[in-house]
Amino acid sequence: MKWKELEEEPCSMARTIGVIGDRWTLLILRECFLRTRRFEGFQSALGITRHLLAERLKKLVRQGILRRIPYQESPKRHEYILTQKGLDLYPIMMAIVHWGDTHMVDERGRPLLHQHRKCGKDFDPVMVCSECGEPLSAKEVHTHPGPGARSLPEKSAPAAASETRKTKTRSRAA
Amino acid sequence: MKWKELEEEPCSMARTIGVIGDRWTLLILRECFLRTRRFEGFQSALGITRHLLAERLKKLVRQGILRRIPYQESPKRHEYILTQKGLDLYPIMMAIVHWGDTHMVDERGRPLLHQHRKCGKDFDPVMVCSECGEPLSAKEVHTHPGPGARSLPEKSAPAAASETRKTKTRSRAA
DNA sequence: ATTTGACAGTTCTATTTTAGAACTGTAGGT
DNA sequence: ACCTACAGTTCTAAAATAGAACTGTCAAAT
Repeated sequence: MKWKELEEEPCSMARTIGVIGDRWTLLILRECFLRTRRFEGFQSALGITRHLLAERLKKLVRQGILRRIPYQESPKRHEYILTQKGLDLYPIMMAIVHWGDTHMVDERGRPLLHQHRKCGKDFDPVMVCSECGEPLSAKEVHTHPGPGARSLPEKSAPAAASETRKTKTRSRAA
Repeated sequence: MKWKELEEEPCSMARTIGVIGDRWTLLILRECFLRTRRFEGFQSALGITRHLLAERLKKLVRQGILRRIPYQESPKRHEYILTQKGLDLYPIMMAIVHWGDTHMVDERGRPLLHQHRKCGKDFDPVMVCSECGEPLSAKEVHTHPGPGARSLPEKSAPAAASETRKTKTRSRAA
């Protein structure tokens, strides 16, 4: 499976990964959410090679996640700002940060805190069900094919470890 | 910046990306959440090369995201199941899937639907504030240094495109 | 008794990506 | 005239990934 094929898979996750699923892209987006907008800003904050940075920015622009807008003429200079599509990545970023805060911090604690302007408090992001508002966990979710499915078998979210099963887990195209 | 350095950055996002921030790892985890547990299952579902699959599974086990447990003796066989740390990745997975559902589906609609067992309905995941319960958006969040920070400057989440600023966005170590 | 197939890897080479550094080109300041 | 800021582009070397074949155990089939 190549990068291009990923974006054509009948799976929203595969498609999304095809767009943002590499190390640098995610870090570039982190910078975007931290208000970095310019080439040099990204480069010096991340230590990414200029070559890759240029390529990733182009890709993000192509994907409609960033917009490249001029901020001065002669020499022409642009900044990269998040589109709505890009801003919609926020829950992904927050989910990633929150997992890291929970499982990857050292003794010193969290590097960053997040304050919710509306209520004024430092918070954690919580993922809830759009229908009933209850927090979600993997075990309470049942996955089933939607209209865009391509012969995907019905499966449930995993439970805790069970003993030996003879189940054959083999199905979707290679 | 190499993979190893990533995990030592004073940023929960960088650390998390160091663990799960590559194409295949994320797809392997998708399979885990879809109940795949065995080597052949992952391999045939994803089309990943066996070499990489073996390596990624080892890494996930080392990181405590999967546990490798025997399901038969002679020949010794193991399955890979999500630990609690792994199950906690669920919000990340859901956030990724939801963004894809919103921005990457074709005419046919979503490949997969998610049903919440508690309320019985197909739902979307929504990220809310742990303190006030309101849905979160990037603009309403203010980021500031926590105890584990290392000279990270204070920054806010980005607003919509503004006009030319002379701001220098240059700060964190390269 | 020998062959075949399931399973879970490992090993090899070829290709693709990424790292690292230097170079291009406009323009402002000194 | 020279230096710096900025936003890239162009190289070569190193690392990661793809693709295919190989190893080894055991059960079932012939």
